[in-house]
Amino acid sequence: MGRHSEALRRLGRPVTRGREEILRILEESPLPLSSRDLRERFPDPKPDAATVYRNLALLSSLGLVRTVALHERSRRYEAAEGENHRHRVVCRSCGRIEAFPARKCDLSRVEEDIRRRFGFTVTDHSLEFFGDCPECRRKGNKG
Amino acid sequence: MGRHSEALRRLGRPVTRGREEILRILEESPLPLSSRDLRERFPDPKPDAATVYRNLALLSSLGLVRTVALHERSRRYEAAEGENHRHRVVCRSCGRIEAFPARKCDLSRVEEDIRRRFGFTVTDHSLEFFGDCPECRRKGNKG
DNA sequence: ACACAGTTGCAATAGATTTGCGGATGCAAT
DNA sequence: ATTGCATCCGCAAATCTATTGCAACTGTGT
Ligand SMILES: [Mn+2]
Ligand SMILES: [Mn+2]
Ligand SMILES: [Zn+2]
Ligand SMILES: [Zn+2]
Repeated sequence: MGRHSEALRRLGRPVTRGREEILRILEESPLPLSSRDLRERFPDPKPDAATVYRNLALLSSLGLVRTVALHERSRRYEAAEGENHRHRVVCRSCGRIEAFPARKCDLSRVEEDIRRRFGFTVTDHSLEFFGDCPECRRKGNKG
Repeated sequence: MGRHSEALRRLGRPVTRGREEILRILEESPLPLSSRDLRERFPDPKPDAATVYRNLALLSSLGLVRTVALHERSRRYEAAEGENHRHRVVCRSCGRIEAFPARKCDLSRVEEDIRRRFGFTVTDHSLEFFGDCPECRRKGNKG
């Protein structure tokens, strides 16, 4: 019924509560979420962790979800709705994350270099900035 | 006696075989290595995994080693020797990694935007490209 | 309602990283 | 070279994140 069910059906996959919720929750979140974060935001009854992982894997393979690799222990996930390409900033002290849409993100020159030098066809990229957020900086750069 | 011992001593940390070897191995590797990779390249007797992790943590905190977050299960590490800023390309099918020095990597405009919008002081960034390597592309894009 | 494929919870398992602890080692001061 | 203290190391146990096997359950088309 929602856009999500549509997408799943179109891709020939059964629509289940877990999948719809994952897509809804990720879409509402301004930040990429870990599997645990995600599960916590489920309305009760919460699905098993294994189910969350399996669904994240499925949705990723269908291109509806993207994984985000920050320098953390666990992976994060975000909705891959169309053209919401983002870059991120992470605070090295407290882990605070900000994300911002990357308009006119032009790395086509670099991608062309890559094609020539390595023969790789680039389909995607991720760009993260690391530094110190204002709060941590004020507190003496060692949160 | 090597440059490595110097760096450690200067930072007031005991010089041990494990630390020197880690720095040497990482410096000789064209690719960032996982903790396991690293340990395998140690001459015998190989240190305990815990020791490798502890030393990587220490060397990171001293700024001599950087962690690299690709979309893998484990973290990778690279030598942070001065001006060897690199970008990377990863094959989504087979995991092959290429790294290349990023000359004239000018993201200062973006970093300035970040300072204005979020107040973050950016000290570093990481940029990775994902796609398909020539071999995997030839084999039908599904390694 | 029926049949089948695909999904889920649960428990077991794997793999990466961290931690406690007692015995070794690095290093600076005798 | 010896001593003393801080730090490090190996080893085993503990944590965490993520994956897998299996039997019961659900989604979807007929
Ligand atoms: Mn971009
Ligand atoms: Mn760069
Ligand atoms: Zn912060
Ligand atoms: Zn490949």
